[in-house]
Amino acid sequence: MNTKLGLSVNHMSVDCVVLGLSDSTLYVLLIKRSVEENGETVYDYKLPGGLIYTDEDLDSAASRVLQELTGVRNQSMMQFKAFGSRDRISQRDYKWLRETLNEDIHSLVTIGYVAMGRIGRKLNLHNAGNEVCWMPVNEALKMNLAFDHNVIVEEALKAVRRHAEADPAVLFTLLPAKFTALQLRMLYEFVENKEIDVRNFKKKMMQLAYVEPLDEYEQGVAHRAARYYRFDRIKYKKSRRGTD
Amino acid sequence: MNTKLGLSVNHMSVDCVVLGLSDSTLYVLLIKRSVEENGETVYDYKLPGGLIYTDEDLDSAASRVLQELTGVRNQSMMQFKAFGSRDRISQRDYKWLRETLNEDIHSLVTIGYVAMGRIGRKLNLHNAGNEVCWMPVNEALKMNLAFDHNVIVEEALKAVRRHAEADPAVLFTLLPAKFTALQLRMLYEFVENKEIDVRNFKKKMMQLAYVEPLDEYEQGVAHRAARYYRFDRIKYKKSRRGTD
DNA sequence: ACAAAAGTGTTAACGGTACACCCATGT
DNA sequence: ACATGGGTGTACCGTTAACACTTTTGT
Repeated sequence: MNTKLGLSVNHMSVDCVVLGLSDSTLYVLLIKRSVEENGETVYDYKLPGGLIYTDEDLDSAASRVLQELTGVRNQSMMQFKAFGSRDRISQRDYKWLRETLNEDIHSLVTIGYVAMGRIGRKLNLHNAGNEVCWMPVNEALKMNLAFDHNVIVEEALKAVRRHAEADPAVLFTLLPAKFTALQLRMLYEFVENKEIDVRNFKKKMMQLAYVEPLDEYEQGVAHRAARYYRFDRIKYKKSRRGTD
Repeated sequence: MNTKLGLSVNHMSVDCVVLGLSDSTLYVLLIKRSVEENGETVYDYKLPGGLIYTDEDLDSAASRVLQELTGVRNQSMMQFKAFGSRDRISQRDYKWLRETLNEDIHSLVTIGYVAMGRIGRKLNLHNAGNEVCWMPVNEALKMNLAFDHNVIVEEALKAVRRHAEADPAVLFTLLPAKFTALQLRMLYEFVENKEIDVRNFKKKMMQLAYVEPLDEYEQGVAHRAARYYRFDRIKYKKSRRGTD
């Protein structure tokens, strides 16, 4: 065990990648950040994240931070990766940390958490002068997000893909309680990153006992109304005894 | 962003789960730890791990720690999960930390790394009074390892299983350069956690261009000699263009 | 000769994929 | 009537799973 004392103290944070689906595009929850630079105020975006307290569970820290920043409560989240490259903090980020925390941070390791949300839910859209917003994931990845948050979002998507293959239940947490076959298919297309044939998809979906067709249909749409389905969590769990 | 200053400083460590295969059982690299308790010296085992320096890459820290403790160099490792439950440190662990580091540690978040090794390689079997040894994973999991290292080993195994499904190359790093069909099958049986039919396995293996039969056979065995195969990394990479 | 493990093919079931037309509804 | 998206079945193919006997070698 190395004993260079004092060298091993780090600041740690959690960052939350909250995903939501709307109109078959995937959104991520971001916070607008303002930074003074060369006398001008410029804006960019960051993931909701914050420092971890000493003696705080990682998982609790993630829920707490998300709730403080966005108002989202009781969101179940999954830890997916730690990020600790030395170059993950730019000059702009250092400056922002100093101003926000009144403290000099030398090193900041962050633990990434990912969550699936429903876009409909209420958010505290303004928090401590910061603006909380949903942004399509594709757009977000084209911008320069704060810190290494581009990398974090990309890794989060990979983690969701991996995880959804093994345990599709996570996907249903993105959907409203009643959803159409189209919505579900779009989700699967995103996860598998390819187009899925409508009929084959229907066939597979129908043999999943836990996707239950309802006797309700869309209303007021300019075409044949689509049927609604619901996710039966009980049947899902039964169908997975002995997995893992 | 929460601003309770000073609360957010944590100690951070890495722990390395190094796996090795021998005689078709899987081993894990452990360090014997001695603790004074009620006037007696008792022993238990821990994973090779150590504190991370400020400003050190997580990945570099993992390699450094492993090398310092076991002499294993240039081992490629994969980060798989962070562990930060409050109860991961027992009284015995607190005491051991104090004695080993001459420092009071209140909270210690660790980042888990997993690596596949070959059991044959040389180890510094004695390091700073600690004994380094290979222990069958099953045995290790039956003991009470230090900290939450039982959990960490279990999660490492899960990570390897997940990862090997997507990218079987990791499995070959466990095997010697020349291996028999039996050895490879045992590995797959471990990963898939079930028995695999010999003939079906052979068939599948033969259609993997990157598993190359050699014209060498076992010698001096008390039965028909098994053929050796080798893993062709070049062909493997070719076969995976466009994956991920 | 016998014990121990290696090596080797065929068949049946299943799951995945490809593919095209009619239906319901609002404008 | 027309535009828009919803809903449905069949045939082929490749993959997986089940299954048993002969060969080689050392003792």
